[in-house]
Amino acid sequence: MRLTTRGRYAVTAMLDLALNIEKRPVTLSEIADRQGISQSYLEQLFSKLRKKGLVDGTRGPGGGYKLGRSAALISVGDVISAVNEPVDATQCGGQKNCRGENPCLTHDLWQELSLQIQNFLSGVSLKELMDKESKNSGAKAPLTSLTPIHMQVNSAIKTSVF
Amino acid sequence: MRLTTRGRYAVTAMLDLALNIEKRPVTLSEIADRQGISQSYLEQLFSKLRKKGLVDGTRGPGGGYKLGRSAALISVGDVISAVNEPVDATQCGGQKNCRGENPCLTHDLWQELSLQIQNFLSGVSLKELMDKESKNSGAKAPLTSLTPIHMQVNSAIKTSVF
DNA sequence: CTTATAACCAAGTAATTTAGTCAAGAATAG
DNA sequence: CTATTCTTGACTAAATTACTTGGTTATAAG
Repeated sequence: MRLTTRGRYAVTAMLDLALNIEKRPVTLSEIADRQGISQSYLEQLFSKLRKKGLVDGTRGPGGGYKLGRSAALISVGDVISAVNEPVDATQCGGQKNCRGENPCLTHDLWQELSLQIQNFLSGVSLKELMDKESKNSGAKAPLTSLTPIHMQVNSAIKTSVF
Repeated sequence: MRLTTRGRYAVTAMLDLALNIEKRPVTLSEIADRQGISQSYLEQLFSKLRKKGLVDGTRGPGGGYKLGRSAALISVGDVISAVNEPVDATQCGGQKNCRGENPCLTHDLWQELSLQIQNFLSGVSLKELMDKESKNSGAKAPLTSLTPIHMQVNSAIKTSVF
C-alpha cells in the first residue's frame, strides 16, 4: 500500500465522478476543470481504474465515465491501490534470505502492518465519503470525524488485490 | 500523511532499534547491517527522528541510539510522519478559492480521510509490533492479524503533529 | 456519410522525491 | 591521544510523479 498525492488525485477524481453523476456520464474535462488536475494525467489514472473495473467509459458525444459498481462497493483502498504499483523494498524480495541474525524479522512486521492499513482503507467506501459531504453541504459546520470504522467489512468490498 | 518505502525504512529501523536494545545504545552500522539499509541514508532518517524526539543519540565509543520514550508511547504514525514532508497537492493550497461550482469540495473530504488514516496509524505503537513478534519468534506459525485496533488511543500518543 | 466529441493509447519531458555516496566535523570513552 | 560514533552538509543517480504532445478509435448527432 502506497499513499501519495497520486492516490489523492485518484480518490478526488472518483469522488468528483460519484458526486456529479446524474444521468449522463461525466467527462474527464469536467473533472479536470473542477478539480484542477491535468486532463491527460487523469486519462492515465482512469486507464488504470478502468482496468480494475472501478469505472466504465463510453466514447463519443455524450460519453464519459461512470462508476463500475455502486459507490458503496468501491473502497478508498481499491482506488489507491489501483493507481499505484505494489511496493516491495525488501533487499531479499520476500525470500527471507537476508543475512545476519534477524532475517526479515522487521520485514514481516511491516508487511503485517501494511495489511492492516490496506484493511482499514478497504473499510471506507466512496459512499461513506459522499454521505459525509451531503450532510455538510451548505452548512458551514466544521468537518467532524467520519462514522466509526467497522473493521469487518462487506466481503464484496474485499475484492481488491494487493 | 504519506506512505512510501521511506516510511517503511524508518519503521523497520525503529523496530530493529527497539528489539535489539539491551543495555547499550544501538549503532546505526548494526541496524544498517541487519536490515540492509545504507548507513548514510539511515543517518538522514535518524536526524529527522531525533529532531522529533523519537530517538536519543549519544556519541563516542559505546554510543549509539536509544528510543526517545517508551516504545508503548511511540506510534507508527509518529515515525512515518517524522521522516516525510506533509502532503498538500491542492491547487488552492487549502484556501478554498478554487474556481468552479464545487470549490474544494472533494479536498475537504480527502483531508478528513487523511486525518482518519493518521489516527489509525497513531493507534499502533511500536510496542504492539514488538509483542506481536515475540509471540511468533521461533514458531513457524503464520502471522495473523494484529490485535483489534482501538480507535480511542492514549492521549499521550496523540502528540504527533500532522 | 460527415463531423464533432470524447474515450483510449503511447512516447517523451520536467519536476520532485527517494536512496545513496562522499567528506568533513564534534563529542566522548578508553 | 585515538578510535568510535553521532552529526551535518553537499552532491549524485535512480525512481516516481505530474504533465505535454500527438495521435487512434468509437459513436452520437446532423
